[in-house]
Amino acid sequence: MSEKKFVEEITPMDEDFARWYTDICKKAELIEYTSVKGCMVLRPYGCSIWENIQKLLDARFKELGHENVYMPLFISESLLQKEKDHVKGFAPEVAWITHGGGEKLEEKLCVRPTSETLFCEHYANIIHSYRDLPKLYNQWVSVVRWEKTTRPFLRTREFWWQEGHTIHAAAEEAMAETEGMLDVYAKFCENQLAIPVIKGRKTESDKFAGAEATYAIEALMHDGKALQAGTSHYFGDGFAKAFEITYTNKDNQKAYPFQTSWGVSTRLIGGIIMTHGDNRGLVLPPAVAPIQAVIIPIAQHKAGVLEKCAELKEKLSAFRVKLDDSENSAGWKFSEYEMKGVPVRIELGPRDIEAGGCVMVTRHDGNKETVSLDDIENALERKLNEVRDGLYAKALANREKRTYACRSMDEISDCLAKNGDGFVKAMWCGDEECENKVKEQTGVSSRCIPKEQERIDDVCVCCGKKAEYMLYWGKAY
RNA sequence: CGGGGUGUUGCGCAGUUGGUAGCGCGCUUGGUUUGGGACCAAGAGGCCGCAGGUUCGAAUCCUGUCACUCCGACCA
Repeated sequence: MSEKKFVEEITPMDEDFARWYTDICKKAELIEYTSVKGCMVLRPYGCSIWENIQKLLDARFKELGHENVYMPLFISESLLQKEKDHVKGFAPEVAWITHGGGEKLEEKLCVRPTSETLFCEHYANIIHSYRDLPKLYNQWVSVVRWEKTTRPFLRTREFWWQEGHTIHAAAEEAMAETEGMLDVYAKFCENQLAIPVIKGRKTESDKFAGAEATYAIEALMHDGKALQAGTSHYFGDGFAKAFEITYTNKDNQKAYPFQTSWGVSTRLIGGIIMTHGDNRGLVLPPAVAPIQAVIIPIAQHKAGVLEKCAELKEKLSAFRVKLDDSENSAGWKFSEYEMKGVPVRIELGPRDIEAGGCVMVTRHDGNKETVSLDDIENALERKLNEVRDGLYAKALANREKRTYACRSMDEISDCLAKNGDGFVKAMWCGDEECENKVKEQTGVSSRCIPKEQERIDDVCVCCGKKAEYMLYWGKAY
């Protein structure tokens, strides 16, 4: 009984992981392609996952004092160019508007690839006194980056995200914001999405264009490749100086404020797919699943079955529950909702009604349990928690199995060749040249300098000089 | 951006030496079914990715172009 038998449309993941991934995106009705490269339609099921992510994060941001705003879609060329590192980083992948209403524009406009410049322009206008600080802003929008290679969710030319932009009087306060928001992301990934992440700082060569420091959370996918799941940047007062954002401090002196920005995107959905999915399809963490439990009537035309199912649905109104009373066979429905990753399936037929119970099946492990209808709410709550914990444990086990500590370049290459892709923990001297050499010779690039450091060795894995940091390395999406 | 592969009905595909398009699934209608993708019957659905060209005639040959996909390079 191979799994393939159940869902013939999905390529098995060990046969071709990339194809498995796109199969899931299409078959689970998350997205559809359009006639413009790299631009996808987020279909209702995929959109609903994103909305659930938004709801949870937005509430958390607001608890922490952030306010939402909307910045424009366009940035004038001169504004984009004000901070030189920033423009250097983004110019190559920017889409330009050259015409409007059939006439050539005097100054071309870029479609925002990120909105630091827009926030800076605005902050310069509204911040005058230390009393105006801090400003804790966020926006939920889409941005455009003209990528050459595109993949649904992981790298699209237009993608949806949130970008938080904050501005503070004190450097320490801005740094605390940067680290605090990274923590918000990490907890969200682990607790709600059941994706274990590594928190760390990016190396100099890998940090955000214009940032003083970039922090990121890195997750390991089922195939052993790393996915950057969220970032948080500390800008110091660099942007403030470039954009002339100044205020008068308590001592009646002109001062430059300190800034941060942080974001997560629809890429998180790609992370969910590649962390939890299996050969039967998608597996969704309950916190963001559009349907947390699906009720499937058995022999639904027999007297009383549909009525009992509707009653059950009513009883479970605290959860996102769907009753599928379509004419498809029960077996078809089982496969359909497995493919769509619904965490819990509830079967209810004449036999169950007679016994006063129903059958609950958890998607991630296929476990079946007969549950009394009297206690159904608690049972579902318990099951959903089980799914979250089970998913997290499975993902963590995969990451641990695929994390290797290495002391030499040869050991890295051998280890990856023998065990497959994964995270490599290795020491580094801090020199960019060594970072590049490791990538050239072993194929893994630096992912981050983890907050929790370990001493694998005393010397750099590349040059043999004194080691400064332990780095996580990996092949990245 | 370089190299390989693919575009034919909603999906998966076939289509020979150029002669005007077919199969399976799905869809619609009616009936029987329903504890792991049910069955019977009758239907509907296609400018063959797009634009040129060759030809009496092009899904098929030629040129260009767009999209998807894989491998690199680039990149949050």
